[in-house]
Amino acid sequence: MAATGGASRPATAKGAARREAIVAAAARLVATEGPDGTSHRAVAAAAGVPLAATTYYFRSLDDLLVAAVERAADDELGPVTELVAALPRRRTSADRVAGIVLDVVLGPDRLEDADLQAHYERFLAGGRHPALRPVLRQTRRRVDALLTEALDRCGHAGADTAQLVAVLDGTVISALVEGDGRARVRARAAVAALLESDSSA
Amino acid sequence: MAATGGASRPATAKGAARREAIVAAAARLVATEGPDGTSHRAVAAAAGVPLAATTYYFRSLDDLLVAAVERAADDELGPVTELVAALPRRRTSADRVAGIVLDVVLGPDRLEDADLQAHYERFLAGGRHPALRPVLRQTRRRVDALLTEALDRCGHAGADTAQLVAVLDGTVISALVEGDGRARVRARAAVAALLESDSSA
DNA sequence: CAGAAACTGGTACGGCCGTACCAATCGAGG
DNA sequence: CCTCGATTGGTACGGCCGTACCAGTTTCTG
Repeated sequence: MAATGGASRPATAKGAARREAIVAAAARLVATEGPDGTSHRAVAAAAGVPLAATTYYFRSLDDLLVAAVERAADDELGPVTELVAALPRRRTSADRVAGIVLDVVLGPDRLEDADLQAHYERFLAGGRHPALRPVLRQTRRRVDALLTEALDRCGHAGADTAQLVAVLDGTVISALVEGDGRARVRARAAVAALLESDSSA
Repeated sequence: MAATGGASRPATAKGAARREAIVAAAARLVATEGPDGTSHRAVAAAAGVPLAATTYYFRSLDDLLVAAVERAADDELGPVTELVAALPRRRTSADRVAGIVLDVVLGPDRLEDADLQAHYERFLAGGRHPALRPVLRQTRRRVDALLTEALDRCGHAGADTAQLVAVLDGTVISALVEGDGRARVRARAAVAALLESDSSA
């Protein structure tokens, strides 16, 4: 067994690469299909490895899921970090800032309702898979820090990021029920409205 | 077959009672376990009927799920309607109003994180089960109307109910990730804060 | 009192699931 | 080279799932 002590860390370069491929495929699945669609067999098929490889490198599906969510967060936060770092330091209109807030919290590429659906299923999954909670919490904090930095650069320092994120999340979830594909648009409007009412206060 | 034309309406009193029992059990399951935990077998066991009864009265699991979500909404909105109707018509402090908002939107009895988890899984389920969307939309609208009425009675007429609900939903979802059982408390604080900033504007 | 329709309940099929098992293969250290 | 641990991949088990089937029973109707 490669797994000394119970975990499953690869001991060879090839093994590491394979584990890598599995995690990457799982992260892709989590991001597109949600955690419920992320099964051993689905991951194995997506990664192009036999079923047994997924149980060889991860003690359980929960372990695999944790690695996948961790990876999905990294995959998404990398570009966002660059995006924030590239933000010019100048006062920006509420409407434009709203777009930036969406890019930071949701990622710039999550445009379709289906993508947003998977995004929020991931959060809710914390309830059924407690092992996911630490990484979800951590991700939340990283996003919050990024958002604070972004708002600071746009001349909105001191904004209540928790409230901003809450309005965004809540609006998306309501919009997903409508099912008209306008979730992101609605969320942007809601964030812009909140930003404007804040700056007028 | 009882189902003339394809649907499955009972033709006898006993049949109606049985269908009733199934819907009631399914609604209970949806409210406590979430839609994913609501299977034919789980419902049959909870209702104390054989498995086949669930497929006899409902063409598919989706049909059963729709009936269950509809029923769950009715079960919850009834008490809330009475609660709102009993609200005295007088200006009320933001903090107290926040508690009322939570009672209306979440229901007065959904106190534990697990209950809230199931509540939001129900909304997200609309994405995977499009048949649920109409009833979810309808429920959303009923809650919004109730909330408008409640706020009016408390001297907060004209409040942005959509924004209020969004902050509430978003806060609960973030809090569920924390997993410390304080979701409802946090949401109440967030709603109170928003109400206060609104009235000061 | 038939006969038909509604209902009952046990059973089964095919599918996907997580996980376990194990013989075969590979690759580096002796 | 040879050995041994790492890795591979095919297979299987038991479980839950949605759904279908059907012989038997009840209940309504003419």
